[in-house]
Amino acid sequence: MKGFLSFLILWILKKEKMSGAEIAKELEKRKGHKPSPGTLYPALKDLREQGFISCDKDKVYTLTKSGEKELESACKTFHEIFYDAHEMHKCCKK
Amino acid sequence: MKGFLSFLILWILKKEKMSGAEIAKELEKRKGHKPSPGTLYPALKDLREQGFISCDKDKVYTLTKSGEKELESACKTFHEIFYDAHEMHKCCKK
DNA sequence: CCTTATCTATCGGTTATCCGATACTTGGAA
DNA sequence: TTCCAAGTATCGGATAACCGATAGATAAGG
Repeated sequence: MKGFLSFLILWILKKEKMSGAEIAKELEKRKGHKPSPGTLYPALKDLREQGFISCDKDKVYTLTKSGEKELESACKTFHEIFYDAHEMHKCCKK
Repeated sequence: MKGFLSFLILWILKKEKMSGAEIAKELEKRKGHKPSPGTLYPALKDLREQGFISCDKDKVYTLTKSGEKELESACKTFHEIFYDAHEMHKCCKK
């Protein structure tokens, strides 16, 4: 997996399968701006080539079994690094 | 601020001021491997030049007032992107 | 049909990120 | 004082991550 963008895409697709445009909107909600097509589609292509997501004829992307495993692993790593993320929340609230 | 490395450094220094070597150890705990000196020290230099951290004569790095503000802002951004990080934890546990 | 708008996708180039190799500095032991 | 180890720091280069511009595909409306 490439970086946080790929991680986020897997995470979003775990919740619901969706099209590229819908993924872009979801990313906009989180990051505040839409990723450029030149960012999003290469990332989707990579994930597809690695077998983590699949794409049906209607261009709707779905998390595969392999993708779920990858996501679980990535979540674990994420949590090891940011195990105290809940404290960060407090930090930014005051 | 550059990326997640700088973010992590500020976060670590918020909890406790420490030397470069100690920061490296703390990063190792989280990420599983020590950052190379060529990664850590340029990041520290950047943060220093931006006024987010200061370095006393004993080479101990401390978060500045400005750094605290920056960290708060970064925590906010982080939480907007990963607002559902607690669900990730569940995901990686099963 | 033909046009238009939206979505999908690719390409080249730019910048960010990071590492290994190297060198300087410092403090303590011999 | 001399030597050595550990910490600090810099440099050049490799790779990852990302964007803007561009173009093809598809579907709806005139």
